[in-house]
Amino acid sequence: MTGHIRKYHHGDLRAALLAEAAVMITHGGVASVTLRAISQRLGVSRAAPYRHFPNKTALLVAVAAAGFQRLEARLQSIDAGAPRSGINRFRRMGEEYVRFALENPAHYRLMYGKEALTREDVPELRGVGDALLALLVDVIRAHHRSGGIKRGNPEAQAYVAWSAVHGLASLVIEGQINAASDVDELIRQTTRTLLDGLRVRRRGE
Amino acid sequence: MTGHIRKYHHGDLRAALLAEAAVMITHGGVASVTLRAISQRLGVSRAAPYRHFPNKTALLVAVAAAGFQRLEARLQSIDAGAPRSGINRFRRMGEEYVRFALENPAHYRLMYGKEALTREDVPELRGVGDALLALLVDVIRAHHRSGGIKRGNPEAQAYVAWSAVHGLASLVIEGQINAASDVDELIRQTTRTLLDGLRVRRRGE
DNA sequence: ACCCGAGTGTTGACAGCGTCAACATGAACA
DNA sequence: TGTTCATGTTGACGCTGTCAACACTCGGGT
Repeated sequence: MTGHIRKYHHGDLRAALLAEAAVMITHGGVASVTLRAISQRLGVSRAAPYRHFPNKTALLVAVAAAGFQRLEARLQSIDAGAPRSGINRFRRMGEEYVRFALENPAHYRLMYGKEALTREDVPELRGVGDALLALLVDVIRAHHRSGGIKRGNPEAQAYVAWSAVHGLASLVIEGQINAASDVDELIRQTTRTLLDGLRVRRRGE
Repeated sequence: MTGHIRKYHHGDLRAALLAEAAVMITHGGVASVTLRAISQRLGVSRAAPYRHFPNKTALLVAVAAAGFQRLEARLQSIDAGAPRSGINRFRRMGEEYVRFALENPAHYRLMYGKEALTREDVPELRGVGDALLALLVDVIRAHHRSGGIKRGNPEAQAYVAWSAVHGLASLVIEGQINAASDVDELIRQTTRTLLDGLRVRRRGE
């Protein structure tokens, strides 16, 4: 557990703070995360975190950024796992995206809900999803070449795809979707509809 | 302004609290809303709100619910305004949905971000979007009959559509979408892709 | 006309929070 | 060995949501 790249008084408090915050978010939601509570759980005083983060927001931002990296890594492994096997590669990425969100609801909420609890503008998070976007754009470009997706601005198409999966994940997490629904089927239907829309030739306007 | 259906000491504090909370959310975000600040602005003491709401969360939930009603009314007027004019009716609803969100970003965030700041489960909000869903389902059913949308479970299709517009609105509001993007074009492209996906016949899979 | 009770608003107090300044400690390095 | 800087601690502050106790006021029953 203690990776102690460097030894401090504590060991590696910065990493421990990030890990403990993530644990608390998972168990009790973002609102349960308190600098004082984290500190107590780690056996340090309440002001210790201020040696590693300028304020609570910065800590949460770092946790959110780590979440984006985990998500990106997961999608990338999917992308690698289904090698060039056609349009399903894209589709499985979408499904995996939603699955990640549903497995880590509180963490996912933090990743996208920053401003709800900070009031300040957080430029560090601006563009934290850029790597995700780049990954999407790459895959879309590949499907342009293979003919699986109609030609068009790949960035715009990436945003449309991202919106579809993020919207579904968000609605489910926030409890807006009827609990009786078959969520797995909903995920499949969402990606299917998205792909049909991206593949079809635009007619009329 | 003072609709004084009933006269209290204050006039109609409950309504005033809801209105003032909405104003503060618009100007400073949800985090700027403080019971003490609201009370001071209304010229009452800090504990006065407790005669009308059991706690702060209940007040915010009421504000969020009001937002859902405004949104629903707006979509309904769109629906009425473009009478039976084919698939564009559905599409304009989607565009109007996103526009509402972007015009009221802080309020929209509250509507969907409740849990981020309450920690408690809020059953009152569970299903506050049901009217919205019902509206969507109605429109989709109409387009089943007119042939604009392929047959299928209308509720599932409604969720897919809701996901698309909510996802886009959410990404834009949270700053995840490149500021250089043409948001209006993105909105059009999202609804277009969605409609193409809902209209096309599923092939394979 | 009176009173009284319920509805409404106020005051004082408390614990919990994020944050800061001042101080303590200990490890690395000269 | 001694000094310096990174790290951790303590005390304090103001802000928050919330509650109990108290105060007003208005409408209805006598």
